[in-house]
This record gives sequence, structure tokens and C-alpha cells, in this order.
Amino acid sequence: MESEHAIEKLSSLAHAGRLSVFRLLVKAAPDGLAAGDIARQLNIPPNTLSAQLTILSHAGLVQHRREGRSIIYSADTSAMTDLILYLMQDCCSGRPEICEPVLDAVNKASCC
Amino acid sequence: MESEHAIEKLSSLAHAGRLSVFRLLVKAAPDGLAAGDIARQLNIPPNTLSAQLTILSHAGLVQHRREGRSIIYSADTSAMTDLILYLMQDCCSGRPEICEPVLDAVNKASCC
DNA sequence: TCCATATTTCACGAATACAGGAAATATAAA
DNA sequence: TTTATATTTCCTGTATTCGTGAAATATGGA
Repeated sequence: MESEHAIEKLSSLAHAGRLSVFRLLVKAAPDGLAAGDIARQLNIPPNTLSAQLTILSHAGLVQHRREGRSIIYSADTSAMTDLILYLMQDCCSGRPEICEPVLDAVNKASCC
Repeated sequence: MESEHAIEKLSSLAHAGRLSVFRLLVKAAPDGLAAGDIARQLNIPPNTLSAQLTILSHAGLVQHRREGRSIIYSADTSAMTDLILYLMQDCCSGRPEICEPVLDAVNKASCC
């Protein structure tokens, strides 16, 4: 990943509303949620949410598709993976003993 | 980690200068680099760099110590781990098949 | 066609982030 | 004590981001 793209992803997530939207969509992956459902669950005005979704979408963190009158947004988990890999890149430049705790923590996460 | 802290870390990194500083310090971990060395390597004016280091430091991503006339900054790799874990948290809510590719990618990274 | 629902786009004032010149502070050496 | 080096703090004009009211667009149903 290029630095510009990493910065765009990071700044997209560096906002309380957008971070909560992204995390909600990550939980709802891979199905996704309609914009209106997100707005109701997080209590965000529709136009405000739309602006936030546009920013997340432009950063490549979410995708969308139309279903009837609704537009379904879903998290792009591979984009999240790319960002994590970018942050970890060069994390030990020849000194594995520094990086290993990071990998251990990730693998032991309650996630899976 | 709390959402506020994650947002502060994310916004600290969502800036070209600060991201390059952080990545330089991650490569130089755990020894760190003097502020002047960072300024010279990245061609950033000293006062501008100082403001950037203050922001990274306040977010908990870097630490600093004085050595003679220099102040040595170093990356806090555990803070980076915490941020990564926060981003991965709840990433599969009961569906490991979605999260596993993330873990696989992280483990196969050229990092270590 | 007419209407209700779902979502986006436009416009703009308020708040925040930004870079860097100039001055101040801290340390060490002469 | 004086000087040089290293870094930070203060300040300010500029640029960017932010939320949201109002209007526009898109779809499906009556």
C-alpha cells in the first residue's frame, strides 16, 4: 500500500462517528447494513451519515450496493488487513525479538 | 483500549509527516533517534518536527528521554499492537472464516 | 401518475489543524 | 561566564474538516 492510501484510511477512521460506523460494519460483515439501519442504530442524521459513508467508501474501507430503495454498505476486510500490514511493515528491521510480541498478541486476540 | 485513545492514535498517524516519523522510529526501535537526527533524515524544520513529536507522544505512540543535549525519541511498539488489536476486535462476530484471512496475512507478512 | 420512503448533494458558518518564523529554554563546552 | 548546540514554545495567517438545513434524486407502491 502507498503512504497516501494509508493516510486516507487512517484519517477516515480517526473520527468518532466514522470509526463507530466502520466497526458496526465489520461486525455485520460480510452481509452489510442499509444506510438507514446504520443511521438508526448509531443515532446519526441521514445526511451526516451519508457524508461519513462517502469518506469511508472513498478510502476503500467500505463497499456499497443498491437493494431496492436501500443502499447496503459493507466493510472491506481486506482493506483493513492491508492497513494493518502497512502499520506492521518494517516493524523490526532485522530484530525479530521486537516484532514477535506484536504477532503473538494478534494471534492470541479473542477475535477468532 | 478506549475509542477515544484509538481515535487519537489514528489521527496522529493520519498525517504524512507524522506517519513518516513514526515509521522511521519503528525501524529504529528500540534504540530510538535524536529529534535532530529525525529532522535531518526527513528534512523537516525542527520546530515543525517538535510539534509533530508532541502529538505522537501525547497519543502514546512514542516515548522520549534526554541524553545530554539531545532528546531521544523511540516508538512504543506495544501502543501500535494495542491499536492493531482494537481495529481487529469483533472482526468476525461468530464467523471465523471472515477473520482468518486477516490473521494469515499478518502472520505471513515479511516482517519477521 | 402521485405519493411515500431511502439516500444523496449542495451550501455555508463554525471549529479545528497546520506550518513555520521568532523567541525562549536547556545543556555542555570553552 | 560566554558561546554553541539542541529542542521547544509562542504566535498567527491559512487551509481543512465538520455538521446539518434545505433541496434534489432514486426507487417502489397505490
